[in-house]
Amino acid sequence: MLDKTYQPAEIEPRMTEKWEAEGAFRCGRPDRRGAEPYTIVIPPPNVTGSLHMGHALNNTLQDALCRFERMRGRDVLWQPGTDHAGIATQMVVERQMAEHQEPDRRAIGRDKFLEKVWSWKEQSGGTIINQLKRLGASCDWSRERFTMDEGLSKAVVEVFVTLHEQGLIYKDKRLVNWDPKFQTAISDLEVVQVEATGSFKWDSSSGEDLDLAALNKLLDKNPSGHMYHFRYPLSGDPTRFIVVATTRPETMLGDTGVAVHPEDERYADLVGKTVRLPLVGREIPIVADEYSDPEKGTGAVKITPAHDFNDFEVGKRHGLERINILTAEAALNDEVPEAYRRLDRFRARKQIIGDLHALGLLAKIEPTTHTVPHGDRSNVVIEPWLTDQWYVNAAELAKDAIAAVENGRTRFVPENWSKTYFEWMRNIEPWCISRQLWWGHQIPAWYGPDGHIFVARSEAEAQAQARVHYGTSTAIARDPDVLDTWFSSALWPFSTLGWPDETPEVARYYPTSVLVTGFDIIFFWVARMMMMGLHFRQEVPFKDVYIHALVRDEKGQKMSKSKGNVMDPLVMIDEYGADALRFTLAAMAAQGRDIKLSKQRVEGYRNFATKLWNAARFAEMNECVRRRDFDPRSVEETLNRWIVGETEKAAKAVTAGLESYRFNEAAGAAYEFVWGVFCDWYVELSKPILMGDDEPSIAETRATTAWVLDQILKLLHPFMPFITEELWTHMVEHGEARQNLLALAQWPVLDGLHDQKAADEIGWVVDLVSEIRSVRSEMNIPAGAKVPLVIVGADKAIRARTGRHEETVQRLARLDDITFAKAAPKGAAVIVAGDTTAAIPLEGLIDMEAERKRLAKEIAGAEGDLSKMNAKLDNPAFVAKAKPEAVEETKERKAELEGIIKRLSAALKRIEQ
RNA sequence: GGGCGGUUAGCUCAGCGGUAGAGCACACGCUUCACACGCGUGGGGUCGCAGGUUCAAUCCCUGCACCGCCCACCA
Repeated sequence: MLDKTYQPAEIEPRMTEKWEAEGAFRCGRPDRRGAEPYTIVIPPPNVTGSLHMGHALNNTLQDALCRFERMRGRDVLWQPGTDHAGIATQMVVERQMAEHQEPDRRAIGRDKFLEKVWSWKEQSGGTIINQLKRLGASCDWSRERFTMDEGLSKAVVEVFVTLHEQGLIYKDKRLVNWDPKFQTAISDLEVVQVEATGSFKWDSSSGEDLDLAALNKLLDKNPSGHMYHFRYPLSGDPTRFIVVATTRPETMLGDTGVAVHPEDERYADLVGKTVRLPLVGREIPIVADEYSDPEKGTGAVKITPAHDFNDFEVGKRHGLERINILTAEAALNDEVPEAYRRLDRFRARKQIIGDLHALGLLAKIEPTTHTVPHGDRSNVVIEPWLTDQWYVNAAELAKDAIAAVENGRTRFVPENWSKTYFEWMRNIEPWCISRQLWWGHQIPAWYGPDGHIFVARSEAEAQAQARVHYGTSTAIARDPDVLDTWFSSALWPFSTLGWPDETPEVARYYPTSVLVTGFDIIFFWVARMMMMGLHFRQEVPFKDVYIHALVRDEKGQKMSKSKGNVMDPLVMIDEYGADALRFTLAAMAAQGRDIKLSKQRVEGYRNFATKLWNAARFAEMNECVRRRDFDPRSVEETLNRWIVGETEKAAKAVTAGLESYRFNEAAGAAYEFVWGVFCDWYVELSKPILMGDDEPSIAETRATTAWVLDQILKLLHPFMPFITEELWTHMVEHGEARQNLLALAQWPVLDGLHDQKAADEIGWVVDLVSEIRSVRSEMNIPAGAKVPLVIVGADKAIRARTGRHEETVQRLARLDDITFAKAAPKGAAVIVAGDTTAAIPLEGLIDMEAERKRLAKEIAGAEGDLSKMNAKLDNPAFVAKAKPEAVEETKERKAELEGIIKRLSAALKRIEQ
């Protein structure tokens, strides 16, 4: 016997255990041996992570697909695992060490530090996996992988070495985005632009004093947001100046040139001359370069080739010196005059402004709005810094990856995301893959004493290479750097399957069926998997890429830990159950829009779960036991013929929704069927039969109810796995508890169950009952009062139909009697439902004035609609050009409205007489 | 500067060529034998603005306004 209420907290862990015990989610189960595989690789969450709403959405959708396909008989592999998340993890552990007042990583050394990270990973790395299980994720947990597993690390080395051999990975000295907090290079994608606006204004020509103290105070809060104009004196004529503008004063110490536009007449005579760089004393040339924009600033631009991406290029064109003036911590180094050495960049900024002002070389300060690059993890200002790093020739690898989407081998859903993908891929820059971190895959490169590089699959191999190269065995040292986390993530679709070994899993489950992810990692991850998958497997990593919305907070902001606006899915699960949360996310996952999640919505779907639970209780209480030989095609009761047809419709809608990644439509169709059709009507309409004495009808209705509930449980299972699995075991068959799992049951494939006659007849009952209820409510007939009903002017067919559903209509509309008459009695409320006119003759009980108004309003409404129909039909162009179905529909609607108006008008006339 | 998306009921959002929908909220009435996490009924929208295409436009096209996001640039 089912409990009175549904208790998710009690049921969920039991179901998880049950699935686990049965190995329900294992791929390659014996019963699926000949089946077509269906593969999804999970976007591996960071080991440091805990489940946030984005994960909840992402995994709910993947799980819905996996459960759906599993029930459709596919051999499903949902490959789980976690990502080592280089910077993020190293940051967490370092922060923890600091909190415990332990010595920092440099103090304890690389090996000790890595030991600590590993032990931290062992301890808390499983958190998110357990949270995914709580969500109900049907991953093949026996195959869990970690990006730094031995096997996956082997794949990383293999890919690195191969790409290096092919010339697609190389080492280069160029400007990189340098993160002074973590003291590592980062890729372009890890840089976020943050807008800065200043407020300080000063102009030397105004004659006012510069309030340096005020400026410095401002700069302490926000060092950016101002444009400074400096006077650089011309060599040989210190009374003449060229004025340059900059938002980063401290970089002037590294200036090695000034550029003006070749056609800028203001400066034409200065090109080829030099200026004496203030504070430094260096003679630097004035060059003509198109990069300089006469419209911007003063038209003359200072060139700092070692600290600005554009200046780097200008410098290259004119052979300007590159002077690196910064340390790894972004303090000034020994290349600058003594006074500035060791100063932090922002302190140096203030210092230089002051010093230039003292020399009378500061012309102007104006507030400006500009963007400043920040590290996405560190949140500190990024410095362009000249270093040696490893790069991937992404442009080369992108060729096949672009083609694969162009020719549809991989398809984005919704389709327009392919534009975003193309846009980035067609303008791709070399990918900087080395990181000056410790946690990650150490680069398999070794250096000889003269700096010669040996890239190899192992140290022994590198040594062998060195021996050949030097002719004698020579000491080599490994590159201390590790690879960008996304390098290993890029291999995830095949590295998790055992590659580089040619395992049976690679052969069977690659390429994967679909990748489900958010648009924020199209560049980071999707693009790179495409490149690597195609290069190493000559096959796309996934056929579809389903891009879902981002879950935002109620203000529409991206939820993030740093913003502190996260809504914890686990709290929601505790409060409302995993099924309710999942259903909410699926129901809101319409394509192409962000999801603003509200608690109320989750509560609403929790109520839905309860509704389902109680429908099952109803079935149980009425002994609705499924018959093994039950064939929905053979039911005879009109009501049952109707509901099996409706079930087919619902099954088709849910199936179509899931097949096309329209999760909201699938969930919505299931919801409407369960609540709006099955509970609201079928259950109510079945009560007279179940409580009657027609044994064959009772038996058929019980069996039908049980069958429909079975279909409902199946249709809802992808969204609400826990409650449906639990109820499934309660749906007995032949008095025996069910043995098989719903998770492995067969998805409903229904056809040929629609019966138009049954649909019309039940539709009539529903209309009639609804109309009576409406009139009762509007006429303020007490809800408890039973009233008689008179069917007016009924023909044979209506009489027969009424006879067949008399009891039902009486019960649902709270009637005590149904009779027939030629005309409506006096003082009655009149109802029109389809072709049927009925009256509630309660003279005295109802207010005839109110009834007159009600009828008048209904007539007016119908006449409004009718005139629209007439206008259409009177338009010759409509009749001539519109689709015949549209014309036909309009005519039918017109006739229907005319009938309603006629009968309502007759009723109104009687009152007015 | 380039690109993408949004503007529909009080709120959050579906719909996207032919009678405007849901959930929540609101109002009224209900111990109707599964369910008050419920049942019944109802109010509430000139579908951002202006043009155009079409027999017909919330839906397609163009322009505009505002909002959001992505990319690039920023002396």
